[in-house]
Amino acid sequence: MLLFQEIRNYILTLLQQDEIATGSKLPSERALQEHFNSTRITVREALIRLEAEGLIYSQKRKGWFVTPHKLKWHPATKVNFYELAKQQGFTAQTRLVSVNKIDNINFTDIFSAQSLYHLQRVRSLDNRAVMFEDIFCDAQRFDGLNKHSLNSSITEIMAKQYATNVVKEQSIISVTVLPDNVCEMLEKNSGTPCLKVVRQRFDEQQKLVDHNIEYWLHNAIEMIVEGQ
Amino acid sequence: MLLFQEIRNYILTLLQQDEIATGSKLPSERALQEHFNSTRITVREALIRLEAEGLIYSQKRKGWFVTPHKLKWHPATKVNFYELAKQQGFTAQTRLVSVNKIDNINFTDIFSAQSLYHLQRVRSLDNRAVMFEDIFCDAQRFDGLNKHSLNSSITEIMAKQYATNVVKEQSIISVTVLPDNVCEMLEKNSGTPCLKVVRQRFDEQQKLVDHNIEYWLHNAIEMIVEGQ
DNA sequence: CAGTGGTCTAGACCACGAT
DNA sequence: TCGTGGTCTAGACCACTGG
Repeated sequence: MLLFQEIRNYILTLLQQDEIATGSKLPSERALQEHFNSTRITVREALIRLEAEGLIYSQKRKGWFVTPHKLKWHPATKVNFYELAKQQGFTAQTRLVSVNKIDNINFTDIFSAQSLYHLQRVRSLDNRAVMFEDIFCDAQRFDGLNKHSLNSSITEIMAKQYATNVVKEQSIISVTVLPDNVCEMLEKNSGTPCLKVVRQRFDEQQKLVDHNIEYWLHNAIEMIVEGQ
Repeated sequence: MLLFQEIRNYILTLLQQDEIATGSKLPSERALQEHFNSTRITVREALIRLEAEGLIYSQKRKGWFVTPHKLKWHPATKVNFYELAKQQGFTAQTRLVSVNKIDNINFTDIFSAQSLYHLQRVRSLDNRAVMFEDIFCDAQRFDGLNKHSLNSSITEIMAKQYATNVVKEQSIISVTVLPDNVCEMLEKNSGTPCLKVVRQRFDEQQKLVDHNIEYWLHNAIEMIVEGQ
């Protein structure tokens, strides 16, 4: 058995024997190195592997921690993030990072709008930042959106304040790593794997309501898709 | 800028300038090391990063290659793998690895069956193995399944030979790494990231038809989910 | 057989976090 | 200030691939 695999298995038994509670810190890299009479490179090999498996995660320069349960998420249904989190025993938070009005240059092919609102938000579960999103929508159509409280459901604001109902959506889901600016927001190391979701939502007239890009930590989420 | 980031960017420009065709080999690690007057560890840091981003992939002891286009896949619709691949310009293959009749011990909670068929298959796009799947179904219900050609659509065989139609399905999708036995099948290194899909399909009587576990190379697939 | 990738050692320096 | 994680050097051995 390879050395880094042995170290991986050793840490795994620590997790399984509940010697390290969910969310708490692993022994330091140098402590593990000493325990196995090895080097930090090899220890990190094992840690990075466990991170890829989704069992542990690192927080920039703070250490390695045990991954909490994953949020089960249904991308194809109109679910409220808070509702969903609550049902599964999490406390959810949303933090608005920025709101800007921008010229529509990037999405001219899909938005006919002249200018767009661009929101950035971070979502957390039990105070752990797990998702970053960019939201784009027509600034004329949703004029004054920036005056509403954007820390909760945008869908609700669009429905109640702008009589806009989403009736259809399409999500494109892929696996990649967090862009560096997102890493900073989520306090993650550059290179952290993630699930990228590009979602477009449409109203009754088949008109594009918003265009969102979500980056989910890969070990914080599990998607459930029902078909037929 | 960090050294491994510079190496990453350098390789990226090679890809973007089409100096390396899709599917072909990158310069060797030692060549890159020399080019940057660095060490293999640092070069591998850059390569592993690009792999996590989905832009390149490694084949065990053969080298690093440029990732082809991703297959766009709709997990919530009854699509035929071959059809889908063909539409997108790929040639698809399916290889049956094994068929076994086993006692139902692992799935007693979901299958009422005494014994199960267990199939293992590998699916490829343009001769690149991109997916491994375990399929479980009731051995009494599909008695003699092993006598059919299992290199094509199981759904079709169930419909035509056993009058069984799938009307509902649920998929649970998560990001993890390939189990080691799957790595061997797909000729990948241990630790390769993947998309894991656990799918259950049901007939008109809401009875479970089959239970599948699919492992997709994360850089070979992009999922599209439509909602509402 | 030469060259490659996979694994590993034994150090080092720095920026940042905790205290 | 001390310990931590993030990055990096300069080697090494082995198993395997491809010619």
